Amino acid sequence: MKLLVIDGNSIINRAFYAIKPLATKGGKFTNAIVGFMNIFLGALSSIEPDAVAIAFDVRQPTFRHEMFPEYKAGRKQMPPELAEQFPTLKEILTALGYCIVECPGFEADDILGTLSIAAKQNDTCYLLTGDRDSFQLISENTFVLYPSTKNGKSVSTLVDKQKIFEDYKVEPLELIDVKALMGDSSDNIPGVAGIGEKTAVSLISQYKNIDTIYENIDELKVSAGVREKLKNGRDNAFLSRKLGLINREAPINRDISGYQRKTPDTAKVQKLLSELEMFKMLEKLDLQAGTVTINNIAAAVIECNVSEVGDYHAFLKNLSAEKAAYFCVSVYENDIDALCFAYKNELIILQRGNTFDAFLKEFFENDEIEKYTDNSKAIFAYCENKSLNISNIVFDISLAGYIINPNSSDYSSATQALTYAIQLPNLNFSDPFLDMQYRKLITDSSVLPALTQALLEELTKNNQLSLLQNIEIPLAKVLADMENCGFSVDKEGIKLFGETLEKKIKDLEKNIHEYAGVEFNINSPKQLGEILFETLNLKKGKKTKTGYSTNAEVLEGLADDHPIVSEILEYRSLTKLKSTYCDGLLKVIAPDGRIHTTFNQTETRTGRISSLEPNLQNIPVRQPLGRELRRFFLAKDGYVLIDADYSQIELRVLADIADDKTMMDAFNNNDDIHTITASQVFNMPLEMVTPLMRSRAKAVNFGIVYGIGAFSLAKDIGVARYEADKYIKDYLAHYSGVNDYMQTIIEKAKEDGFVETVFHRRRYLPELAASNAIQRSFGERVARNMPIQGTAADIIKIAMINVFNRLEREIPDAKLILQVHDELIVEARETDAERVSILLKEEMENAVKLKVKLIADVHIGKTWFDTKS
DNA sequence: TAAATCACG
DNA sequence: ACGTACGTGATTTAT
Repeated sequence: MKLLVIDGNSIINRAFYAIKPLATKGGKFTNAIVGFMNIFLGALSSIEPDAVAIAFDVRQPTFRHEMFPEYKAGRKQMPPELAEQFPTLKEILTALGYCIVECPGFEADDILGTLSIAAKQNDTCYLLTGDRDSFQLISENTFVLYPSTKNGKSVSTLVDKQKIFEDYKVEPLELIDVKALMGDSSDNIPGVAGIGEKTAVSLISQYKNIDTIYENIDELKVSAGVREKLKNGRDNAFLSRKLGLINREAPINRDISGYQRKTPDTAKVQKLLSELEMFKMLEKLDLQAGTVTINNIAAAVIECNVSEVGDYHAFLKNLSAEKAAYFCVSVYENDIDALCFAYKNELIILQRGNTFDAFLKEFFENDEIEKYTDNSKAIFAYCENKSLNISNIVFDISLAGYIINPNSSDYSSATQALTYAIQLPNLNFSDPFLDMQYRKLITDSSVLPALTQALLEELTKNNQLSLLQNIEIPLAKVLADMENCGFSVDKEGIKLFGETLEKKIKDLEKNIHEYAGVEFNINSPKQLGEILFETLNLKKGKKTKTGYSTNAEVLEGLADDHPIVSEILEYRSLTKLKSTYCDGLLKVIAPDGRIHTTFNQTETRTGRISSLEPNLQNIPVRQPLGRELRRFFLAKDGYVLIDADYSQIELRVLADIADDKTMMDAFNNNDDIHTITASQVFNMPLEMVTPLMRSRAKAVNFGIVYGIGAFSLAKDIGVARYEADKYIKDYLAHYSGVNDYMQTIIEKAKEDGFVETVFHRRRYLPELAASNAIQRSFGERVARNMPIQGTAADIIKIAMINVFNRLEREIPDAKLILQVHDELIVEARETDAERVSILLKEEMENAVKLKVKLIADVHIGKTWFDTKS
């Protein structure tokens, strides 16, 4: 039999330090597990063992305590980021059916030693370990598989007796005596003082062991110095040999056949690995999903053709009787291709045919059927396009998953099914209808009912059902419509602007190269850093991982030192405008002359939406030149843009959440919050507040929302750190409600493990339990910020839904086209502009009832630029 | 694919 | 003694 014995501690250690920190979005570290599994799987495929034992030290990995950062003699304490990965790894290995071997009082290498002896003559024993000490165990039928990294890939070398002799000129067992002489500082083995590897190897290759050496100490052919050292180190030598000898008598099962692999618990492996977001590993393991295969779900395909009209009517009747339908859609180019119902343990696929659209209309518009589905935004988009009045979508898998934990990255049915240990179907290609294009559809639909149930349970438990059904699902419809509408742009204008930029960029490029004396790529921070800090010898600022930092902040500090610097800054800002905005936007203008962004509803940790391809939420506005771009975002002929933005929504939310009387009064009196803050912090009457004081107070207000530190505030507003610190202290002294909030929210977050918004949107904060102080303080800032940013996000979502619904009823020609976190843009007929303004303001200000009033400022303009001045 | 940079709220 | 404000997405160069 072939036996593979693994030194679990050694391999996981190697993996941990070889792979840069990897963690799930929830903050669980996985790098050691990933690395271990890769090395392990590599060994399995090269050795193909009949039995596998994975040995671990029983010495419990100890967690470093804040108060006692001391370390155990000789061996560094294990960092908690590694320690926390042990239990999960063992669970995974056990679930995979492999034997974990642990033995109190013995270390993993003792188990390797014992099992290497247990291997009989006909057996072969492979030891997978990164510990060179194990070479002493090598024999005719024992080999060491020694992993190392080559070009970032892990490769293992098989070390045998021959190799040991080539490298050390001694027998494997004699390595112990070599080490007894030379010692090993990493293992706290003293050895003989003054004897190094060379001398030790030559002595042992001649005399075989230290017994012979010391028996014949006076006759040895060695220099007087070495003889003297040997004599002095006699006790240490024998002690070292004892220490270096790997025990081979651990009381464990020595019957190799007892280590054969057991039947794996695939469901458990799937659950564990998917919780760790190790999807690639899951694929690699190619787990045969157990019992549920598509073959025992009675699947049927109904092609919607004229001749079968009767069929779909009958089917609809069944759905109506159930009052519920579980279905997924396959979307191709904004059109629904097919749909698949999970109906009474059957999967029923409807393909496009003559009466497909008619079926969809009847199905979607049937308000008696509760619709449980996924990807509702796409369904809403389809209905919008076909002018269908869809009703009663009550569940969306992705949105539900996002609400349950916004720290994830993948809300697909398949991934979530793994999380909830719901069996995925084992698709069989021999089935004629299991086309590639339906694989996902079938998989998603088959887990839909069970997954819905699991998610609903969780949502109900967390009091989050309303967030899903009253905010996210209705919002999906709004977003679908906004994406569909798009934003009209002046293509020629952007082109022209880009050409102007291009000319200026060329000029700047020439100047910069002249100043530098060489042509180089200004866009390369590496080359630029060399020019600035080596060729031109400018003061070096911060460093980055890879070299000098050349960001705007550093460059601004150097602007007075060399004329090249301001040219570079301008070059940077112009190339940004040219490539990201001019070129970038031109690429995505649709044939209808409009830009249709995609809103991602399940991306941010706080509940905000994000915008991509293109991102319309970061169109320049702060710099005058960049702001010009907004002239090219305009309303179509006869229409205008109505832009409304919340005034200080995050601070108002903070005032409400923190129940801070002073701040609420300021808002309710319509005072300028930054001026008020300045007068509070600087302790002077309102009319004495200077613009500088106001701007500093404004920075403090912002900082507070982000979970501020004195250092960063000082850097931001350019004052000494102690001064910034005083501002913060004075701020919190005056806004005592805010002060209390900042304290209590963290206590609560530590207790609950999460923070939440007013509308029960959660964010879990594993960082708060991190041993690393940097990570932990990050967690604390997030705990302070998320309820504020998230509640503001919830509020504007509610406003969007209400604005959308009212516009649809009252001014159907006016369309909501963009959201930028605290700002909504509507495109409406010029003649409707005033009514839209009033409607927008009303719905935004009354979206929710807080203890402070909400204010939205509205501007009307032909272009986006015009609404901003 | 990661890192650096910079655009926005 | 650490490293330094929350949340995003696009582009570029370098590995």
